[in-house]
Amino acid sequence: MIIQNPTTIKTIAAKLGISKGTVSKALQDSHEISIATKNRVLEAASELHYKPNHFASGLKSRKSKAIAVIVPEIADSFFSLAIKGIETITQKKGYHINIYITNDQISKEKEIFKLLSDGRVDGVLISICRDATCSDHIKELMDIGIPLVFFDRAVENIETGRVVTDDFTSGYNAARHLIEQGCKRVCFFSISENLSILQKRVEGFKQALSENNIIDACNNVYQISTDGNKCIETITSLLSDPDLRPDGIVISVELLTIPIYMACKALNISIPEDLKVICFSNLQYASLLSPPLTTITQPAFEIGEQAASLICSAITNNRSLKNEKIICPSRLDVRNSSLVTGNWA
Amino acid sequence: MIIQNPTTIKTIAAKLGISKGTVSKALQDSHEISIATKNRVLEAASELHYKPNHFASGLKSRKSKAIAVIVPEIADSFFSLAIKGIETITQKKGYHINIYITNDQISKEKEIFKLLSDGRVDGVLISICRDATCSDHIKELMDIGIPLVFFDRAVENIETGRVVTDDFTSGYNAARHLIEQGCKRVCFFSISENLSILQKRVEGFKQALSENNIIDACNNVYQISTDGNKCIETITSLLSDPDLRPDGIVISVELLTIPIYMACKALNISIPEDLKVICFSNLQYASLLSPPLTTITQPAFEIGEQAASLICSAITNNRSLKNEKIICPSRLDVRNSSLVTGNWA
DNA sequence: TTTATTTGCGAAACCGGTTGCGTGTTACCA
DNA sequence: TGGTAACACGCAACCGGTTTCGCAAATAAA
Repeated sequence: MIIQNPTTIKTIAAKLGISKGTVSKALQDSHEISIATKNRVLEAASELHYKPNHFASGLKSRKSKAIAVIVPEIADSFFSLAIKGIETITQKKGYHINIYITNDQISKEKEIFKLLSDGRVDGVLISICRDATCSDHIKELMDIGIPLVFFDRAVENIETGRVVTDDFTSGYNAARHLIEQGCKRVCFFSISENLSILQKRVEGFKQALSENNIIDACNNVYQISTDGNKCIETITSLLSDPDLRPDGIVISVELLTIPIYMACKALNISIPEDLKVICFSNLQYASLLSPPLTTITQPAFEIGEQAASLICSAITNNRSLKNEKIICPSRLDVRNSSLVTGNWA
Repeated sequence: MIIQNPTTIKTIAAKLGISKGTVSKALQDSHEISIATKNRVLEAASELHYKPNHFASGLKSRKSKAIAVIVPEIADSFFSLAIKGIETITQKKGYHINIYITNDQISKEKEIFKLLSDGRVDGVLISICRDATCSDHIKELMDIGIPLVFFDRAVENIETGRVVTDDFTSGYNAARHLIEQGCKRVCFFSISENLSILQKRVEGFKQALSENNIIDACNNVYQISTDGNKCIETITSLLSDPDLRPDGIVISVELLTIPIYMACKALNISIPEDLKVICFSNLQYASLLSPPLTTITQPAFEIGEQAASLICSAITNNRSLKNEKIICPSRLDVRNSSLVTGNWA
């Protein structure tokens, strides 16, 4: 094993008896170098397996050709698809992506931002964490000139690019669909009061309810803990209390699907006869579940692509991101979990 | 917006009236700097929001504190979980991870390796792509001194670290389970003849068959295209041909699950009565499918953790990776898709 | 007091590629 | 043939930390 690749621009210069600068310019196809010299340099470079040093070029150019992608979770069909969308674009444009996972913890999100201030990345794509109570760390990084684009989970009061879905409309459509299926007591299961996208979904949800004169005195929006045991407990108690028990649920995030299906099975509540369910989800397997799950399907891949395109053009063209808001509409995929007739295969 | 963070080591030196070198040493807590000076430097640094420049330090140290993670796919429960495992370790040890997706294309894999030769990463974790016919690009990168660890999909004849599951045993157990459930004609659905881990699963599978005197004259290992339409076609024709049609299938990879369930539904083949199915899969939703899917569950998260630990110690301790092979055993999760009685909820 | 030793810091080279400027050569035109 | 411009390349500073070396002052030992 060779310990290091020792071929530098100096090696080539020495071999050809020319100067460092000439080699550098030749490699950049500069007009001030003759074709003959360029060819000699190119040949020597390939012969010596020359690879430009990332640190040396970055030191001058202040560009890393890397983008940070910060997500709360990666073992999730929305985020993994979004990352895939991001990658297709960044790969084409010659950018590398650094992945950071916050596990929905603001403390970790802050640590990550500290790491990013050393010029390691040229831009940031982020879906913020659930308990994001403050966003100073985000502003600080933007203040030192690093462009940032939110995708899906965004901070409202930071002026920069954002790529989201039509959350209000989706929440509205979800609720309306359940009402159309005859639900009388519709609930919304959420995981955070802080995330603006969830607030908007709730607003749409409430709009649909009020349009249909469903004005339930008691609150019908529930914040469910995502901690394994607590989650099941809360759901179980909600579904088993005859006074609270809904006949339709809009689930705001995919990760609540499993506990709800499990709780229903345990409580002998059958979907959709006793309870109709619709979920914001990108699960490929939705149609194979028992019963097949009605979903609000976000265009995760496209959201990733759009966000990546935005950040790339901000970096290369110095494009301003203020007022850049891209909305990729979601799709309602009706399946058996929300239908009146329980006839599925 | 401040255009750039202009605070360098020189800024601090100028402010305090000392030299660059002294500041640098003070920041590293060098023994040759007095405590008084260190404190002054530290204070000035925090006051000026000093952040060491990644390129400058990397240029000297030749370390990027970054690791490349190369996977064929990311919207897949095994790989996303493995990445999550990797991230937990690298985050603790202060490493960044760069994600690259090959989409199972050797051409893209090669391009990625070209990009990595500029010193951008200190090490590589890779699960190779399906049609990996040659591995020269991998050897070349290792030759310039970059350590590499395979996880899950490995190249057999490259001597370096690898973290895999007990593929032979898992294949054996999967087949034996189906035989115990009364299957007479058991098939193995694979996606590649090149991947050694799949070869081993097939070997285990065949071993179980021969131990039970199931020696089928015609070949019972099928290579299924993963191209959407072709995939369904192949599966449909296999399942509808009375001479070929199996009563038990071992599915080697998760992504074949959906087409097989779909094909069965379309052909009115009921699982498990007509066909018992077991799949190598990390799907969280396996128990919610209709019918619940029996899986060989790989410890994806742990595989990621182990691979990350290995590469980190190779980088920091210069630990040799030859003969480093870690095997994380898989688990058989029996559910209704492979059971004799079809009584599921 | 003299000689060693330690302590604290500055000067400068270095990592590897980039770039502005200057210079020598050739070519072209008057 | 003299003057000018285009051409091709070398030189050296620069990016921002790191590190070696050397020196002076302070302290310790003799």
